[in-house]
Amino acid sequence: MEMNELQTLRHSASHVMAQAVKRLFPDVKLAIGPAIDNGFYYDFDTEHPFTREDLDAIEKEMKKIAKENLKIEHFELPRAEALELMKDEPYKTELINELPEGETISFYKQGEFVDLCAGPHVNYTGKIKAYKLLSATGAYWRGSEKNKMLQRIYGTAFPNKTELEEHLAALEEAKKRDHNKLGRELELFTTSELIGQGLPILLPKGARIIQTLQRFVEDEEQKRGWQLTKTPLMAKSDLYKLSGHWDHYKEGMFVLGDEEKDKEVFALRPMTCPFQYQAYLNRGRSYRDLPMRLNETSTLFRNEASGEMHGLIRVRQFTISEGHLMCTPEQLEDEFRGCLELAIYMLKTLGLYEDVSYRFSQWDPDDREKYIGTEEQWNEAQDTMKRILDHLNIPYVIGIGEAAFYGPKLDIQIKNVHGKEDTLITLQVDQMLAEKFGMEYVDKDGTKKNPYIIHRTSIGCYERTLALLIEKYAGAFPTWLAPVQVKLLPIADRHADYMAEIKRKLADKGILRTELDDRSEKIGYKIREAQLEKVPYMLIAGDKDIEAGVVSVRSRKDGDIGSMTIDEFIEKITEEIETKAR
RNA sequence: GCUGACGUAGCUCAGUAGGCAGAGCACUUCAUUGGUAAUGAAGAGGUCGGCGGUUCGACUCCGCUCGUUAGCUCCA
Repeated sequence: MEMNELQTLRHSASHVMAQAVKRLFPDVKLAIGPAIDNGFYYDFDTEHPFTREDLDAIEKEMKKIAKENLKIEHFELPRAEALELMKDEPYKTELINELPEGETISFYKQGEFVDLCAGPHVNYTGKIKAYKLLSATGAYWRGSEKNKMLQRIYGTAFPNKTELEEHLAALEEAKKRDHNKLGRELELFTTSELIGQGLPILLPKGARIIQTLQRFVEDEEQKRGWQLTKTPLMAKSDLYKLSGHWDHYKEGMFVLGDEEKDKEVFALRPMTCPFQYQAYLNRGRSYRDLPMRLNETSTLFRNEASGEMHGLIRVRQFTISEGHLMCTPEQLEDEFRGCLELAIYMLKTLGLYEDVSYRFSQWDPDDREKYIGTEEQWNEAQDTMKRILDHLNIPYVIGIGEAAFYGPKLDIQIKNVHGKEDTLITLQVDQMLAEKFGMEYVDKDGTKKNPYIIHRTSIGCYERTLALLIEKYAGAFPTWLAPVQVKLLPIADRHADYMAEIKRKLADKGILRTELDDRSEKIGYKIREAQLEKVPYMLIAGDKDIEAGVVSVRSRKDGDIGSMTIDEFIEKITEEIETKAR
């Protein structure tokens, strides 16, 4: 089925649902009900929050409506008649009043149910056969928290039962890959009510993965001419007042102290930019110093609203591969390309490259308080960035209102296992903060100029990246990333010494992430546990192996792959680690 | 922050006309020394998220609070 046919089907399903809701709960007022990526929803204004039992009842009523096989008819009305028809529907009335003069006002009708709607729709309600109502949640009218919260019902629909079943099965399958579930099961992280919301505790295995990533990133950045800084995690409010954070980002910051009482108020840093600018400002700079590339493995603190936190994906404290690059206008495009190439190299190495999309995040000129700078500055910054992106042939979508308060961004977006999109990596061209901070360089002709600044991450924030990797690999990490790469399993107690020796040999060759399971358990039991822990390799040895001077190798992926000498195994796994094979 | 749902042993979950808290796995001990996904037995483990209220009596009902979660809003 064509995508737009499916959209039509789902849109009609949302009407059938609304009709069912109206039959069961005649007092509800209708808001809007579009088709979305994987289904549809409809927003209702009612004092009654829908329960799962309500959804089941609504599904049953939908079945009746489908059985009645009502004809779905289109008609149009002049404004006055349209308003009369919808006089009991305040949200529809609001929508009609906003349609431009002279616009035809379009309706769809099925049986007793009439809805203001541009369509299109399927021709009979009988076409709505395979559907499922998934959840009921709150949602603000027109997406603004200033407006009333409505009750939204999400559902999905397909042309036939088989496709619906497949989709529902895929949703179940996705739950198993959820990083929040797997990450806790595999003991990568945990949380504590005493520590607080959005403050995950990385356990040894999770910390090991992040350490591996961090070493990889810092080494690669060094190779590409980046210089490491280590700047403070907090600063006086003065710094943030100058940067604009105090006026535009204050509710996102943890402020230490009381402005009324204390002489000095500090805040934990939500971004590294103003700190690294102080490094630039250490002395006078010349064009000969540029480009200056400063990177930092940077722990940040953001006071996210309490409802926003989610596993490792949205947290209040996180560590990001952040960096700022100061350069001349002539260098800007090459340097931007360099930053992007680094990010892409990281994504490809991690195996996430196929899963990302690009968003050119621009300001919203109708929401001026959110941003620093003038309209001219914004237009110039966005034009510069657009020129670069177009020149590099980056296939982006535009996100209005998604810019940072100080400038436009190229966001590299990724969807988690539930289809929810987040920013993994961001690159920004900034023309405003250099001026604010008095950052200058002396050009060839002796005049002082503000550098361009590129803000960028190369792998994004480690916690979020780890979350996406857990979901990508369902916890079965490539060997180079695996927190435990080899598990050593002696068959009986008397084989443990031999295994301990093997462990030392591995360590001598730099294979340090190994574990010896010398419990007095049967081999099948140890294998089962190692397999459930998703360890890439198990080395097994008993009398036969010791006599032959070998180990039996079992791979997580292929099972028993026979025996080899330890040197042969070291060669095999070392190559796998060095090439970062997936 | 807003609207819902949820919170019982380390984990996954049972436990409603308010009346002494349960299972499996994990853990500890003992026996078993076993060759590619679970050896057997015994034991220990819980202020039923926290605080208040109603009640002779609260895991159970009510309020507040903390946390998790589906979304909205916000965002790396």
